This record gives sequence, structure tokens and C-alpha cells, in this order.
Amino acid sequence: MGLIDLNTTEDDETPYSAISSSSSSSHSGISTSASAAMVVPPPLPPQGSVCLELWHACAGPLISLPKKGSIVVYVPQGHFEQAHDFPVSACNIPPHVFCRVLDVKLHAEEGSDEVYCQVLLVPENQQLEQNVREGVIDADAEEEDTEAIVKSTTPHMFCKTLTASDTSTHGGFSVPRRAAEDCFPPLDYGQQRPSQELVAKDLHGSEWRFRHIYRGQPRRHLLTTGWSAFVNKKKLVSGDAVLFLRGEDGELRLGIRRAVQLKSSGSFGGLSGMQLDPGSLMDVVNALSKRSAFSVCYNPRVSSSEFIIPVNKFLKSLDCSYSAGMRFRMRFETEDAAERRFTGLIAGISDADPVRWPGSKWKCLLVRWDDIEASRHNNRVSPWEIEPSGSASNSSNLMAASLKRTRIGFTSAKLEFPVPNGIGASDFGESLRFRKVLQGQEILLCPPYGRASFDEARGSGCIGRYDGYPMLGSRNGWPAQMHDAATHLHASVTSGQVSSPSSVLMFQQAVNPVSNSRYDNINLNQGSYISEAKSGMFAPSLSDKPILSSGLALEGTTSFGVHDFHNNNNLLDGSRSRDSVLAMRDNQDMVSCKTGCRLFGFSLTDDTHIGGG
Amino acid sequence: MGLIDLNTTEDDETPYSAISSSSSSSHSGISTSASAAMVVPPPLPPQGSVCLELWHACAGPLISLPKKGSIVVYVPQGHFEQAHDFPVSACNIPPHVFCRVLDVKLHAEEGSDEVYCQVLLVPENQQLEQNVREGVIDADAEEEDTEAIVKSTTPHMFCKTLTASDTSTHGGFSVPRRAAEDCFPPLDYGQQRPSQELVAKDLHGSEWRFRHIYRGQPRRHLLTTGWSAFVNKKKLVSGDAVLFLRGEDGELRLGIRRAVQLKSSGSFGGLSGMQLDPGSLMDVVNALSKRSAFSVCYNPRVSSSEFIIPVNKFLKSLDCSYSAGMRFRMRFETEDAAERRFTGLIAGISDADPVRWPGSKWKCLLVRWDDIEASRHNNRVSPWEIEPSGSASNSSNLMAASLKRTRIGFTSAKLEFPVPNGIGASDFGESLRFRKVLQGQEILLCPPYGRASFDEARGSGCIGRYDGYPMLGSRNGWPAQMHDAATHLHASVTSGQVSSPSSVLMFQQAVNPVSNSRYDNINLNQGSYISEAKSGMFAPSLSDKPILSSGLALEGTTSFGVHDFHNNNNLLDGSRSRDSVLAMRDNQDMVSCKTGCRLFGFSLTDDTHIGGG
DNA sequence: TTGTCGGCGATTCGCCGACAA
DNA sequence: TTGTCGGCGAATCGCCGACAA
Repeated sequence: MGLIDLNTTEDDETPYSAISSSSSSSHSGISTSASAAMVVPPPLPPQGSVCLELWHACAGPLISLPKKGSIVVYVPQGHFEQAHDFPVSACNIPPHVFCRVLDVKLHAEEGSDEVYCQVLLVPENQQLEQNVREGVIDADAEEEDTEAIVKSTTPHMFCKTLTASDTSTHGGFSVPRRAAEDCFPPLDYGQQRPSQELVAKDLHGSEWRFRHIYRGQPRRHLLTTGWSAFVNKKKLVSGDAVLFLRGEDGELRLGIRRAVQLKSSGSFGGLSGMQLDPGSLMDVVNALSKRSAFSVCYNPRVSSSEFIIPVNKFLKSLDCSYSAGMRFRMRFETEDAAERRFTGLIAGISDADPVRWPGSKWKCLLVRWDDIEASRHNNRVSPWEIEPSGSASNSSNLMAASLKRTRIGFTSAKLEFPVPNGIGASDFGESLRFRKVLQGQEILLCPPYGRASFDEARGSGCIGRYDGYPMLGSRNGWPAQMHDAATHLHASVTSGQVSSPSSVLMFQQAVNPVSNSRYDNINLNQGSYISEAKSGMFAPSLSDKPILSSGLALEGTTSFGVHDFHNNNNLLDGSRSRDSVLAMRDNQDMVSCKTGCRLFGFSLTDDTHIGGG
Repeated sequence: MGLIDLNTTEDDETPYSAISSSSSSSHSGISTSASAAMVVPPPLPPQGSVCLELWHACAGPLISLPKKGSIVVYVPQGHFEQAHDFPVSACNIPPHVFCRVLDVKLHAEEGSDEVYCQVLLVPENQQLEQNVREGVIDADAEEEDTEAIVKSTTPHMFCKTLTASDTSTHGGFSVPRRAAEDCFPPLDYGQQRPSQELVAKDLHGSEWRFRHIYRGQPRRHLLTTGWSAFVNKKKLVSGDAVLFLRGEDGELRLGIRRAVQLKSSGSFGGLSGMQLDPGSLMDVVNALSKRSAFSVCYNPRVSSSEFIIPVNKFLKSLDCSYSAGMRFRMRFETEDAAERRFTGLIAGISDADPVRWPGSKWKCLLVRWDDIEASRHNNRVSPWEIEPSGSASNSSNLMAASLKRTRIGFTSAKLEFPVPNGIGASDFGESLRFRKVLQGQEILLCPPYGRASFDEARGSGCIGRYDGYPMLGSRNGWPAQMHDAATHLHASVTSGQVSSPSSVLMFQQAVNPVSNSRYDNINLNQGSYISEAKSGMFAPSLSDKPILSSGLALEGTTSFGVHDFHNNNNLLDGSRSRDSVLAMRDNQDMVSCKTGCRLFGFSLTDDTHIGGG
């Protein structure tokens, strides 16, 4: 998986990084050695009416999807909360329901192009629930093999926040150079003003045609004719973002991520496709009573909180005995779709709605945010949304829980995929915060070590994650645990000139977050790191034991070859055929940018269970 | 209430008519001699966030509203039908619930300007239901006095179906001459091109500004600047209709009635404000079980069938023992918002949904339409939607029912409002079908009698209503019962030239359909006929005993003065001040047009109970 | 009386480098 | 590298009678 951050800032306070590997582009399922513990259909990547990669790109960095076939905990309160005044009290619904994910369908709202998904759940029998709770069955084991089945289509893509010029009627759309070269068919640069017609399909499959021209002094890529029609139809405004994605077949796809602002303020139809009609919730009530399957719609852009939680993440939040006074971190998406963490203090623990939802963990934590900016967020959060930090008094609890889980889980899998040491996987999304980008042909061994408080990070057993927030005050913003991780992981970056500030994010190897994987599940021997990396299901990893900081490459793995075919100096090289561009699909760099950019982060894992802290 | 049909056709096959009276403009409640049988707040006209008259104008001719304080029958099946797959079976809801209307609120959808209403209902106690059923309490008696309280604001208004030129970017909006004169402030016709700026508020209260100019050769009224912005914002297309309405205070209001075509096909948000969220229907279920109040939303433009029926209409449909083979009529709105009736045959009687709604009368009649065009309608109807006709075999039943109801009802009311003979009220909306309009200063005694089958109409006891449909084949289209009604009722029309065909409908005295009134309830002595006439609640009157055909004036009532200040020959008369225009408010003519026009029909009554057939 | 059209300004759209940042 | 701007054709928009229907 390649990641390149295009951005540069005044001084080199932000390091660049890139992780690359050659991705096997096979669609066939490898290592279908399903854990065979459950009689369920083999896990498959979620499918829907819209392109998977595009869906995730539009959904944003913190959004993840439950994996088909996996076990999740459904929290009705979080679901029913969306419908004000649903008379749940009479229904006697349990606060947490262990469910099997039968299907996941991806959709986009008709009017606004907002992405949402439809999850088909069936309550699991009590026995399994009991087993999972007691560790007889390790829920994680079921989520290991999906990544092999995941399509390894790794489209080149980019995302750009629209400027005033982009949305003005005065002109067209200025395409970032790297983006155009990566995603669009090559132009004949021998001509005076090379141009071509691009056809891109939006989330609904509608085709949009744009004239793509390379002109101006200095030269730049522009979309002219057709662009304004698109802006008008989609009602795009400055601050919104568009995503272009070139699929495996060369087909261009086109997504939208709107600025967060006044969501659902009536400018669009509201819950048009959202299936929040009366029958929907009543069906859920009935299905729960009969323990039959039911369908749930979830719009990640309107309600950031999840009410379908991977069972392991949920259980871990149970293991962790929160108490008032504990410190924690929580991830949010900023207005420009970047990721940001806020820290806070647990002020109290109580049922959010003791009358209608007694015993529900949904937003049972009353918190006080450290940052004044965070006060716009709810002061109630769910245990699985946060990661404890700071307070050492609780670390033992967490440690114990982790150890317990480690003890009971993973037998063969662990042997199959040996891990250099006890260090697990981390949240890929974090790498997107790195502010520099180098592009080039070689893998560099890079990271300057951070001077963050390594000891504290390590001592807590729960933190040591890259926070991003304190990083702002650091000249080189490497996270604390990088100190540890870097001993065996090296950032894979490509050489080349430093790019300028940009609000563009590019993927040459798109993340494909379908399953939960753990570090010790990464098949280093197959060189299939990419497909593994794409498996971050519930991307906003709240794991308390992150190990692998993104932006790092794996050391000592010969199969982890990085081939960067990208040639950024031959802009006018007419010989650059379409074939050569397509061949670059194996190029594994990934491009990100600074805060102003749209970021895509997909968790490599949503939990870890490694002994060594 | 004035009614003028602007239209003219080749020959004078269509008569004109106009009913006028001086309307008392008092807002105070007159004759609050409430029947005092119930301890309910005095009935008030429905209020909401939108203008009452405008709401009704937009709702269309067949739409009526339950009256606040009245007793209705709520049919859950019809309500829940809108939400597909609501699991009602488990709820054990009765098929028909007698309710008191606590409140009626008028709304308009945000995106589409479609009107809908929110009705607050509370289930009545069983005793009252029993009483009403047995006739101990006459339900109708409760619906008599509202009209006196109704605001007698009688705005001048018109409705025009937009032409291709109206919606084209090439030009503005051509205002029908009469409409401009009646609804817009007068222009200074001494100028070469008199013009002014109009400000009109739409259903949401938003202001729209238009340049109103009188120019061209020949001269005509046009809206130019500002018009296209309105068309674009509202997404108006040729075939949609706009309504202008000048309120009592001179304030201009602006409504939309969209062409029926592909409704709710996603172009608008769908059920944006429609409150069809899960909580809503569940609230209804809970409220019904606890017999507490609940709120119901009803969009008359999406589901033509009513599920809130005035109790008397409902009971009458019960009285009428329908059987297979019976013939009937039913009113529909055509694509151009005109009213049309189709006839058919009752093919069978069975529960529409015997599993989930056993015993419900909702669409329990299986019908076969006579006209092939009607086949696009549902072949299932509810008993209260139709009016029996033709088959004499059932007339006795209906007669008996009517007589029974007459026997038990109305004591003082009858004495207070003596009726010339046994002929009752009719559906005002029908007058809108008349095709000619005369305008002038005098009341004419007009109607050429129809040659329709009077005997049959009378004999059936259920029919004899103006059908409109056979009228097409008649040179003068007066309805059958006019023969009878006209013996004591005369059309009040104003003299003047015959207007040309038009797709405009004008009200100088807007209907104000708030309550159900009966003919014998019209207070002739107070000259308040208008406010009475405005009381048609459930406008699509399905009463089997219509008496007063609209388009007729009352004869022999000195208080029924018609003052037509309208001077259509002084277009260039600069002396025509605004005051004089406002004075015309008492002008009682009402304008309608031919089929191509938008029609406004409000039932004077939705049931009758007169002995003489 | 009013729907449509040709004529024609006026306005906007939208493509193009020229600049910086 | 790319956001914004002035310059400018070109394409609409939109106001005006001229016609009929």
C-alpha cells in the first residue's frame, strides 16, 4: 500500500512517509482457511450498488464498515436515537444484541450523493454470545481471512477540496498535477494544448463528461467544459471535495464529500434513501423479539457514533473498567475531513437514558473535554469510542484484558504469520497526518525519531499512540511509539522533490477496508501486505494497544518490495503510453497531505492483543 | 361567495353562473350557539403555518379538511398503508376509531411546496361512539356553527397553469387580464408602460419580487424581472400551476400546484416534512391503546383517499348497504387538477387486507370502472368515497337511511334556518365546471334548465347530482337536480362580456372550507351566506342527497345582495384607486373556467339529511 | 385575450494566459 | 504547482412588439 503526502510546509517539521509494497492483483480468495468455528458463509467484502473504494473514500477517514459474516454488537439505542420519540419503552429491547452480519450494502443518497450503508443483521443465539463473552470462541478469529478475498483492485485516486475558483462560474477545475497524471489517461504532451474527454461515473452510475486540457503558462491540468454543469447539478460549493478514482479497468469514478457544515438542513431531501420510515424501526423491534434478521441503515456522515460495533472492540470496552477521573482520547473528523483527536476526562458514568434504555452502554460515559474546541462535541460518549490514556491507575486493567484475550485467541494464525516482536498493528489513518511527501523510485529508511514522551506512552499500556495534537508543538512530529516501532519498521518513502501545499490526497493503492486484521495476521510471506492493510474494518481504531504506526515500512521482509514506476519528470514525454500508466497500478505509494487535505484513514486493525506493551 | 367562470367556448353550451352575497368581514364568532352536547372547545378554523385559503387553493378541488372539534372516524389502515410493511398485525388496532379533532395544522413541504396537514386526534370514549352510532347524538349538529367563526377574509385569487412560454427562459409570465386586475394593485394606465413591483409570499413565508408591467400590443399584463428566478427555484415546469392570492390586508400570496405526473419520484425529498418517521406511527399505536391524543399527517396530493372521515359521512356509508352489482360514481382529480367523475360497478365486497386489517372498511369495495380511462385508478375503493347511482334496487336503503338520520337529527337548527323546501346543499365545487363567465353589475336570473333525467335522479334518492361527465354531451350542461333547485335558487351572475378560454381560475370571494354546513344551516337572514358557503369541510362531498347545486343564487333573500364593483372597461382609468379595488372585496363573484383550468371546489356540505328527496 | 415567436440588448458564462503565492 | 484575476468571445438571458389563435 502506497502512501505519499504531497504536502510541504514552511520548514520540515513534518516528516514524510510512504509505505509501499507490490500488491497482488488477484481477485481470488487466498488463504481461505476459514477458522471454521462457525457455520457461516465465508466472509466476503461488502458489496452494494456503489463502488466499494469510492464509497469509503467518500465516507471519510473515520468510517468503517462491519464485515460480512462477522460478529458485531448492535446497540439499538444508538440506532433508534436517530428517530426522535420512537416509543421504545414498550418494546423491551435489550440494550446490546450480538449479531451476525449477513450482508453489507453500500448506497448513496439520491439527492446529495451522501454515502450510507445498509447492514443486514441477524441476532446470534445466546450460546454463541456466551461463548464469545467467555472467550471460548474468539471473535477475532472470524475476521482474519477476509482480506485475502478482498478485491485487490487498487485504483489510483485523489480527493481535492474545491477552491473558490473551482466552483466559480468564471472557470473550470484545476486538477492537481500528480492527480491528473495518476488518475487520468495520459495526454499527448507533444501538442500545443493537449486535451481529451473524460467520462466519470458518479456514485449512482451516472456519467459525467469533462474536457481535460493541459494548458496555461505555466502548464497545468484543467477540467473545463462540463465541469460547471457538474458543479451546478451537485450543488457543490467551495469547501466541498470531489474524488476521482481510476478503477482497475481504467474506468473513472467520481465522488463527493461535502463540507460538514449545516448537515441535513433541508437543502437536500434529508432521509431520502435512509430508510428511517416507521416500518423500518418496527421491523427491528419485531426481528429482535423473534431473533430474525433485520436491516439497519447507517449514514456515517450524519451520525458519527457507531451503533454496530465489532464484538471484540465492544468486549474490550467492557473489559476496560472505566471510572470517573480516567483520561481518554477520541478521534473526530475536522471540518476539512481531516482527523483530529481530542482528549478529555471521564466525568461520570451513567445510563444516557435510564428510563428507556436501562443498562445500555450507549453514551454512558459523561466526559469533560480538555480542549475548548471539543466542547462542540457531545459530552456523552460510548466506551468503545474512546481510548484510555494518561491515567496509569487503569492500565493494569487494560493489560489484564489484553493478556487474557491474547491468551485465548489465535493459534494457527499466529504461527502462520509470525510477527517480529510483540508489536501489533496500528491505525493506518494516522499516517495521513504526516505533512511531507517525497516521491521517487526508492525506498528510504527514514524516520527521524520523535522526542515525545516515550516512557509515558509505553508505561500506560493504553496510549503511546500518535496523537497528532501534541505533534503540532513538535518540530518533528513523530509519534511517541515510533521510537519503538521504528526499530523494526521503516518508513517506505520514495525520493523526489517535495511537493507544495495542497488540498489533494492521492491513492495509488487505494485502501480497501473490509476486514479487521491484526498485525500478527499480516501475511508477510506473500507480499500481500496491501490486501491485508486494506482490511481495516471499523477504521476508527480505538484499540488500546496500537503498535505499528503508519508511515512505516516493515523491515526484514524481502517480499515487501516497492516498485515505484512513477515518473514525475516526464510530463511532456509523449511516449508515456496508457499501458505504462496502467502498469503503474502496482505502484504502492500513497499520497496524503496536511490538515487542509482530505484524508483517508483505514485502520489496519481495530484491536490488538499483544502482550508486550 | 362569488364565482365567475372566465372561459368561453365556441358556442354557448356552457352556462355561466355566479353566486354572490355580501360577506360580513367580521372575525368574531357569530352564532356560537354551540350544540353544547359536548364539552369541547368551540370549533375554530384550522390554522397552521400557512395561509388557510392558499393551502386549500393548492390542495385542489377534492381536498377537504376535518374540522377542529368535530367527530371523525379514523381508519388506521388507510394511514398505515402509506408506510409499507408496518407490522400492524401485532398491534391489534381497531379498524375504525371515532375521534375528536383537537387541532388541524396546515403545512407545506420544504422542498416541493406541496401542502399537507397535521391533524391532532383523540379517540372518543365508547359511550359517545355508541351514542353517535345510535343517533342519540347527532354528529352533524356539532359541525354547524364553525362557519360563523371562520374568517371572512375573502381574498381575490387566481390560478394559472403555466404555459411553455411562462416557463421558458425566453420571457416572463403572462398574467391573465382579469387575474391581474383582481389580485394586483392597480397600475397607472395613463403611463406608456405602467409597471410596479409586486411582493408575494409563498407557502413558507418567503418573499418573491416580480416586476409587473402592462405593455405590448395589444396590451397585456406580464411579470418579467424576478419571474425566472422563481421558476428556477421552484423548479416549475410547463403544466404546473401557480396561484396568486390577495389577502384581506392586500398582501399577496403565492402558491404552487404541481402537475400530477410522476409524484414523489425522488425529484424532491419525498417525505421531508411528512412526519412518516417510525415514531409517528408507533405513537399512533400507543395512543390508540391508551386512547390518548395523537397526530396524523396527511398529504392530500399523494394519497387521494381519505382515512379521516367525518363521522356522518362514515355512518352514512355504513347505512348504505352496498352490494355487488350496485352502480356508483366517484370523483377524481384529472391531470390538470380539474374534477372528473367516473362511474363503475361494485364487483365485490371484501376486506382489502383480511389478515392485518380484518373488518376494516378501508377499500373494502372491489369495483369495475365503466370508463377505460378510469382503469388507472385503483379498483378498490372505500364506501365513503363513492356515491351510489343508477341501480334503483338500493335506493330504498339509502332513502331509509337518510330518513332515519333526518328523523333523529336537527331540532332547533332546522327551525332556525328554514329551507324553502326539502332541498339541501350541494357541492360547491361543481359550479366550477361551468364554462362561461359573465361579468357585470347585475344579478341575473339565469339558468337554462337542463334536460337531464330528472326523474331518475330524484327517484334514486342517491343520485341526481350533477355529474359533469354526461354534461359534456349536453348543450347546456345544467345538472339534473337543477331543475328542482332552480325553482328557488337563482344563479347570481354579473353581466358583462363573455371571457375567452383560459386556464385561469379566479376567486374574488375565496372559498374558505372549514366546516361542514348544510343547506338548512345557511343563515340567510344574516347575509352571511358566504361564510357559510366556506364551510365545506370534506369537500369531496359524497353525500347522496345533494340539493343545492352550485352556480345558483338564492332567490327571495333580500340580504343576499350582490355588489359588483368590478369595472372591466376602465383598464386605462387612472382614477381607479387602490381603495376602490379593496372595496371590491365585497364583490361576490367567483371565477372558474373550463376543463383546462385549475378548479377549486369546496363542498358546502358533505352530507345532507333532508326528508324530501 | 394571450401563447408563441423574431429581434435585440445586456448579462452571464466560460476559455485563455498573466501573474503571483 | 496552482489559486485568482483581467481579458475576451460566445452563448445565453430576458425585455420588447409582432403576430395570430
